[in-house]
Amino acid sequence: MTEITDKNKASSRSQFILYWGDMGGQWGVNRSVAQIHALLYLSTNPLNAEQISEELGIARSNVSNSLKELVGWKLIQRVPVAGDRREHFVAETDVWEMALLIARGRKEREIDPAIRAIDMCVTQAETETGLDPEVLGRMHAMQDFLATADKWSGQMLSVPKSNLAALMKMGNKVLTLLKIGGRQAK
Amino acid sequence: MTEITDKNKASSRSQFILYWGDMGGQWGVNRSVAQIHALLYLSTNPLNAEQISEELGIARSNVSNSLKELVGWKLIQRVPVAGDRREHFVAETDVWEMALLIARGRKEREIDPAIRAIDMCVTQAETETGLDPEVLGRMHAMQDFLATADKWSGQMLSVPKSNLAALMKMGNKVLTLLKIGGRQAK
DNA sequence: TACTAATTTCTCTTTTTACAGAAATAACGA
DNA sequence: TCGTTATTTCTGTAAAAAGAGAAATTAGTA
Repeated sequence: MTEITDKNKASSRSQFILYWGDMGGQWGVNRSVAQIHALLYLSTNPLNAEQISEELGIARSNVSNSLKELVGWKLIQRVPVAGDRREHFVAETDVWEMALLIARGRKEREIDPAIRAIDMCVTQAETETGLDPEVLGRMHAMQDFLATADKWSGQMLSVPKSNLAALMKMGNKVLTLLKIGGRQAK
Repeated sequence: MTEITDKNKASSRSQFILYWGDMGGQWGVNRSVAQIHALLYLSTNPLNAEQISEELGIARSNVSNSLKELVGWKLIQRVPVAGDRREHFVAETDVWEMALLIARGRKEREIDPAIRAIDMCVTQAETETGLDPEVLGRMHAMQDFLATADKWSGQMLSVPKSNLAALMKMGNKVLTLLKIGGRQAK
């Protein structure tokens, strides 16, 4: 709890939490989850569920479920606090690590099921009589693409984060360096 | 409309539409939108709103709104059909182009607003007295990361799709080629 | 083993989103 | 200009999701 700043004016800290929570909606996680994550990200010490519940004004049960979800994403961790038997939590604070965790979660939730679904379709389509070859071709194109994207993302996500950071900071220079052409860095 | 396959058994085509629609939920677009997209993706000829409405059994108005959203993503296009004044639509069928369009849309909807929000927070935080320097540091770290990700994605999205495809098919070989180290292709 | 504190699960309410049908508007042809 | 057909906007309803509070379970302590 900050002491110096006046309580009436919204602090940048609470602004951050508010914005982050709002953003969560766009990102596919609910507001509570995103807000709790933001709060923990900006906390320099571990917090327990009740502190979170009070600070954000959301129900204790809701906090419990949201914490579970965040632990599932590995964006936060349980930590023991000496002389306190309640569970405390801290957030991953390395932004690159965070990005990797989110990307992994999204791959599991978005790409992997899509691949399973399309594989089933294509399997059936291949046994089907009277199916327009063009339609089968399009299904295959989608299947190939998803397989490529899956393999690529799997590889990228197993790369140490420092290397990924280096790669991203290079930007499209990689293309010219690799001589796979395209326009110059704009 | 296919003639040979029996109508009772679910065709792979309708399976595909069903799965795709379901997936849409995970992806942040609603089921109708995703189903219409799937239908058009598998169509070899342009379809009008009423045909879509009938085939998928969703309300005409719903189709109208969904088509508008898909046009907004540029995943489908209006095309004129000779001798028919109704609007007809075709989908982008190049899967790489599709991926680029979706990535662009997501960047606009997810990254760009996040950047605007965090910039506002950091601006305020810098003028704020009594803010823990560590907290300010974390906000800055997030801001930096988002800026880097934004710049990188902007560059990648302006690269011709054939180059992107080449890059992805290389996978993590790029890292060793660029001598930015890390483990070998696993 | 009983008591207390912490956490999770369950159920109900509120809010949001998706969707259908009706009404209104716009586009085109006679 | 009028009539017809296509399209969009509006409004109400149904379904889904989020969230709060109570109840139940679990874990730790005396």
